Amino acid sequence: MASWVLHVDLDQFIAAVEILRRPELAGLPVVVGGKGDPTQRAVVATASYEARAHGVRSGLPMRTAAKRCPDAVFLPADNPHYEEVSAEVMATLRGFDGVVVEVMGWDEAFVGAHTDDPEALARAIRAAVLARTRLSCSVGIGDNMLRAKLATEFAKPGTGDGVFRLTAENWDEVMAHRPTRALWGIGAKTAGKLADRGIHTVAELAEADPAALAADLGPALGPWYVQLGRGIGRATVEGTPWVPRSRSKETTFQENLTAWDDVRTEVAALARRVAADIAGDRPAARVAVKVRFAPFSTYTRSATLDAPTHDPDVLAAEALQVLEKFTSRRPVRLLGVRAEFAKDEPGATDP
DNA sequence: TCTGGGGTCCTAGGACCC
DNA sequence: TCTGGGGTCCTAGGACCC
Repeated sequence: MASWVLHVDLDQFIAAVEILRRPELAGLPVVVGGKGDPTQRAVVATASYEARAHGVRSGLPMRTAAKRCPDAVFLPADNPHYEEVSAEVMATLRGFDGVVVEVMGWDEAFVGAHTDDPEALARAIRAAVLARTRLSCSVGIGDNMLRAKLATEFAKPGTGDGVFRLTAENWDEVMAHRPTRALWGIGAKTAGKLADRGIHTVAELAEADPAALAADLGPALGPWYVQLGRGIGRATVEGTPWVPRSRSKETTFQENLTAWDDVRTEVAALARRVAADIAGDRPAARVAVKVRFAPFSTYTRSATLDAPTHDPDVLAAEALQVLEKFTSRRPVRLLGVRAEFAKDEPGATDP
């Protein structure tokens, strides 16, 4: 039997979950984000398809969303609930015999499977997820994770019919003429840099010289972009649990902080929240503090601890020490504290 | 379009050491 | 005197993703 990668992506996940709780919202423009107050500093987490028709997308400021779609229903984000529903979806995927599931976020996962009929498996997954959670999803089928992920776009409502297959066989036909930005891993900045070098389409990227791009865009990234253009990517879905590298907490203040004493108080509080978060996890080896001054310039300062620790008092004190590296006293829009875990040293196992 | 929160990985420069 | 070359760690920033 052949080896396949399926990419499962819930349709308008957060909006769909909210509509399940409030069926009267079905068919209405629904916008979820922040505390659900479009006058506050926050951005859209998810918009229903009806709201998207008015130009409301994830990442858009809530205030702008309200201007574009004044009739939308604005709801607060309820992350704990989304996590619960997501866990239900992932459990459904793991319920399929012999598959490996790699979770990519609340609303998407890769499924590795051996089958001679990946479309049948995709349809079975859609049916099982719908039956258990009443949520609809789209499934991309690929011969590796990159192609499966990209295939999902062509399976989505409005574009496709729920399942789409993208492999080496139809890669050129489907992707060659598209802009490099369509690839998973190429954002606006990189697409711009590639365009500066005369590379606009996926086909042009596939034919680019890896060594030349290495010199221009970085020794690892340059050649990797060429691989993306060729549709090449990891083919094995990893089922092993993810080991986090860091944990962080950050807050954008509705009113900028102008008193440095308040900044210190908030940083210490954030550090304690991070400490609570990692309490049952590994100790923090580094602490980083992020400051966004008004209007929007963002800086990070960090330090390696003398010894890894869980201690909230130590973490708060270290975060305040790192905060001292900032000398500007301009008004502060956002503060963040991140704890980084020690890198696992390969081969550093006990004898 | 005045721009959240939580992450990951790569890059590059300087320090430091042999 | 004006000066190597490699390796690793630390740090800051950039880019991307969900």
